[in-house]
Amino acid sequence: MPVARPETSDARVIAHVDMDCFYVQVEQRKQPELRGLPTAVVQYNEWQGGGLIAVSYEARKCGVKRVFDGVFRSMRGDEAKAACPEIQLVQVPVARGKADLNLYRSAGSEVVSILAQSGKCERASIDEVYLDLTDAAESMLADAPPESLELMDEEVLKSHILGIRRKDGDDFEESVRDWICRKDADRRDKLLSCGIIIVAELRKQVLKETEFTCSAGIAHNKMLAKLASGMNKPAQQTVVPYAAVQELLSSLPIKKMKQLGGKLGTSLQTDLGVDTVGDLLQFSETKLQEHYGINTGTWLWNIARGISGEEVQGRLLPKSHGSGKTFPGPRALKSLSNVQHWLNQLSEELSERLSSDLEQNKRIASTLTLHASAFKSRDSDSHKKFPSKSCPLRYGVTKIQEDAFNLFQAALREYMGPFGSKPQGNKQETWRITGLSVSASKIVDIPSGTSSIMRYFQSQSTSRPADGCVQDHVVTPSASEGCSEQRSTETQAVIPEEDTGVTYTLPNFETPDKDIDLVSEKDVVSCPSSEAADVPAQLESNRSTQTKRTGRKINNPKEKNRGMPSIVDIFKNYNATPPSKQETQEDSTVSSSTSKRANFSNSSHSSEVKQESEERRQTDWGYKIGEIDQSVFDELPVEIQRELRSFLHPNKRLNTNSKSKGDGSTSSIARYFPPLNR
DNA sequence: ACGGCTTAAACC
DNA sequence: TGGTTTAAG
Repeated sequence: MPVARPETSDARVIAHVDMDCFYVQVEQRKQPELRGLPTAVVQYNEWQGGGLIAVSYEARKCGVKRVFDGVFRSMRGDEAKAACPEIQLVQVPVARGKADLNLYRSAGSEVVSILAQSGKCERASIDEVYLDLTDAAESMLADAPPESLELMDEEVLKSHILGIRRKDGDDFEESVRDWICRKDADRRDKLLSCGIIIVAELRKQVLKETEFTCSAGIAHNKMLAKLASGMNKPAQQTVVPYAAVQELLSSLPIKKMKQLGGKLGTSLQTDLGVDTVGDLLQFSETKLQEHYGINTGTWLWNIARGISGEEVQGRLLPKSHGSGKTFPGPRALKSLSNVQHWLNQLSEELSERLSSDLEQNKRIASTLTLHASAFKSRDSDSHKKFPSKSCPLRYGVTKIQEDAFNLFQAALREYMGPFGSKPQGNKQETWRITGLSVSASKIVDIPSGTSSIMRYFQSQSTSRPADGCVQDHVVTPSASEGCSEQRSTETQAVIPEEDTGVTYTLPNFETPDKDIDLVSEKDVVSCPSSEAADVPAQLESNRSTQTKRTGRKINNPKEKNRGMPSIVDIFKNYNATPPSKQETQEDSTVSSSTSKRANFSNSSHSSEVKQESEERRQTDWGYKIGEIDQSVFDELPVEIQRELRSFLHPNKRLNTNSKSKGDGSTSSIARYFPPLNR
């Protein structure tokens, strides 16, 4: 799984910043009276006080923990109360019947936008960030080296430096100061010293602007920085000088290393008798490769020596969005309509997050994926995997809901096998759904200056289904009556939280004729607004009962799974085009890319910095208009067709003028762009 | 048949 | 590719 990468050139300065019990801090900021009290965040309070997902350090002192007996089990709220009667339990917000993490996501974004200022920044998780501070450290070393410092910040002096030994009589901060100011230090150590100062400053800034404390690790690579950030928590920072690496790793339990906390780490223990990272040193690179393959073998050999060339990726935004829920034990879903109800909820949340992403970050997702977990109750092979399915993503809540449900049904048929749709004589369905999730991936930036394109997608996500557009073809009338799928978001769910034994008088998918109904009469031929692929058609392509499609988009029935080309594909290509060295681009392209920069920098409400976009090359799309399938263009509103054309052929831009060059962000076309929301 | 819910990434 | 698997917070 891990991949070995050669150690990069010179000594880098890498920091890993980790928020302290983040969810708790977010809740304490919202409710300041909770500050300083033992606090935990729980979700699903109804059963045994809910499961703990974050625990404050005060509560940890009372013995409230996430892990229990070394086994992977979290404490329940009730157990936490027992261990620490004073503990304050805060519930995770709930929306649409599921946990809603948006509060924590946006709090995480606040932190990222602060940390991204000083160097290359990678959002590693909702509450963790890697920073490459090499440039900043080198600058500091050149301009204002630590040895010249008169005053040293308190936060700097509280740093932990691995491997320094304090002389007798000295206090700790004194030895830290000495180490940082050491004149005869290694260049690597001097760079780390600069890193210490920079990170201390950043952490102070984070605290000031967000009220959140964090811990940090500073080292020469990501692996060591990550290791260090966890060594002194909360609200402290730890440095790993080069000279301290060996000793640190020699006694470190192998499972503490990132990537080795799972099966690979267990295999190292049981198969090779390796308990500490130091134990790994005895194995030759080839020996490790024999056991774990070329890549993993080399990777293991390297990390045993503290070598890791993994770079900090300049990525401030998530690469995918997902919304999921589990239905454990008796709550497993038994009916199609109940599944549809939950898919509708999940799709709603996903769509909402996609809209925010579009608005705040000008990004479009292009793939929708459905995951589910299931078991079969009566059948013997009850542990077959429920397959995942994906399709091109169409913007708009109801479209996502439809597509998700269709993906589910396709997967279900595969899961159940050929007899799935007609259980002989058995009225009871044999499947149970224990988990559902929908996710959106392959997210690409919208190219600069295409404000009308953005508005197009925005309108797609808000437009209601038109009359001529068959939206509800999937469920038979009686089914939609009985199930609680909501087309109007305000309608409250009819389906109870738990799938109690209540039987719905719904035609199930096992009913043969209805089943055919489910898939035959759909299709988007009459839906002009959808420029993305006819997803359901693709999914049905392996059905024997498949009926003829009439949409002109399906040109070649033979090519069964060839997705429709869509505008997102073009964006994808644009985003993937490698930088070109040529500087021969036309002025209009240059102007468009500068306009992009202006565009993003003044989108004040966006907390994320578009770092990647800044670095994107100023070249064209590497796409000729003739290479784009004509149908892509035909699907689009004519205004967008024109705008795209002007992108692909900047020279032939009809309305190129000084004005659009100057204010940049809106193309001339966008100005008389009509409302798309019919 | 799981702590729930998310994200990332490698592999085939 | 898409789909599966592993890992982590």
